[in-house]
Amino acid sequence: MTQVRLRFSPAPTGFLHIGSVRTALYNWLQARHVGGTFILRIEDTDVARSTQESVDQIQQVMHWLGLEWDEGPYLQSARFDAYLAAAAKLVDAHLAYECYCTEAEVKERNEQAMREGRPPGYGGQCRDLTAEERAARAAEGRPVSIRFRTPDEGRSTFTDVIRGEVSVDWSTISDFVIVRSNGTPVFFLANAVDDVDMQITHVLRGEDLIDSTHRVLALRHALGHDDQPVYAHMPLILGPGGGKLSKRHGAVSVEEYRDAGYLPEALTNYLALLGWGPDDGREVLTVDEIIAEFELERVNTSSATFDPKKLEWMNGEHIRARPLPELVSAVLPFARTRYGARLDIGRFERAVELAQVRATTLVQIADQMAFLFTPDEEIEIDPASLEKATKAERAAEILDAVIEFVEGCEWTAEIDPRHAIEALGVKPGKVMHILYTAIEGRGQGLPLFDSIGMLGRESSLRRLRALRARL
RNA sequence: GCCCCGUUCGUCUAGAGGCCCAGGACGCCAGGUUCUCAUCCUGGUAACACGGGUUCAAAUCCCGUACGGGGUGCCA
Repeated sequence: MTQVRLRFSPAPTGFLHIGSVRTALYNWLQARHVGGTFILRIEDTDVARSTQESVDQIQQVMHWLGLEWDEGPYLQSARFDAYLAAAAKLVDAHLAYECYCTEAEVKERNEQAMREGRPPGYGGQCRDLTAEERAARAAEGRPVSIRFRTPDEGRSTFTDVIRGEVSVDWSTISDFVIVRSNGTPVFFLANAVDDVDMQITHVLRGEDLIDSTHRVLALRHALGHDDQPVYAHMPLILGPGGGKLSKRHGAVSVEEYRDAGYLPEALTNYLALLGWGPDDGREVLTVDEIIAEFELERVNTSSATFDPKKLEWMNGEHIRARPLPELVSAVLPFARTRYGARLDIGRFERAVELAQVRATTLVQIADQMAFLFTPDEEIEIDPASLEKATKAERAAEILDAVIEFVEGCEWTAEIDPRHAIEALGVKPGKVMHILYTAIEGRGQGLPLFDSIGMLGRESSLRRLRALRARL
């Protein structure tokens, strides 16, 4: 039995899109599920658009998500010789040819064809040039690219694990460029050569590449390799409302989710469920559970709409599932940037514990504890909460009673002032928002009794009196 | 335009001819628990795109139409 080898092969031309991450994830899952090898291959054949920054970013994001690779990163830009040698071999065998048409000419012809209602595509102008004709064009100073000659008839067919048999008429696929006039190889060529050289056994990628597979396979065949890797084209991820997932739907890069307080395991869990699910219907899963249950054959055929709401819910589930110490370390960076030197670790850990059951993002957790690290005189009271508190019936009376209680009570971790309120004949539940406003600056937040306990008697009294003074 | 792929609640999905007048989850709505908010619990809402076949029987198979997505690049 041959070793299973998969690769994730992004083009480093920008941030890593959510859709690309899902592709990386599925490749990684399949590799881990069967004990295969996961390879990272950077497809930077388009030198003009590729950036080192993007190469670095891809790796950072994959580390953060836990998608560790076993080989690579291999850079295609370091293997141009291999691709160009393959191209030369194809030209020698008359399976590819030198093309002297300029980009502008090709573009113009395509537009012309569209206007006349004919299908666009390269017309084969340079297919059968004689040596003299080639020399003449070269003498004119025309640029030279290399085109692969596709069959004029017949059908191209391959089997897709997810979709079954996929086929297309060769007549609809015109000759395509495999080496640009600037001498750099194109995706189809590099992809075909590398998948052979790196002994890739399974190709998992987005449905948008389904048509290109015919071309890659034809190249592979022309280069003398009739064996094929297993292909699986996964459904695309759409934005809310259909169409491409884009900025206006919220974040589309992993960094944005990381910075918004999402846990990597929540993101991978949610993304794994977009197009796949275990057969028992469970949804909140650990990575190990997903690896154990992942089946390529169970991947869906239809595209899925990205739902930020469900992701947020799932993030909350994973926040609750994390052991407290691990949640604490995840929230810490967010708290540091917010509270800096004022951060008190003891209070911080307790606050995270109190917030764990009620938050859906790490940012929420960090924000909810703001009142603990803000000096009494700098507490900003939320306007809406203040208005509600000041308009509440008997607010002054209630605050006076609570102040008196806090002044004299025995101090413990949880200070419960409800008796003082009940003594006035008032139901505590209805007026607690007044106390939350005084202590935390908002009508709701971390549990009040613990909050007062953490703040201490003096600080709590200053805050209660400050609000009393504003009534 | 042409080619490819797809189509079950608003969204993610279960469903591989009878178990389905379609199940779960998110969201939403209504109750309950609770010191607030949230969590949590209970209940409710809501779908087989359409039209033809095949079959004793179709969400499930076939054909067509509509709709959606992708491709048609010297991007990947």
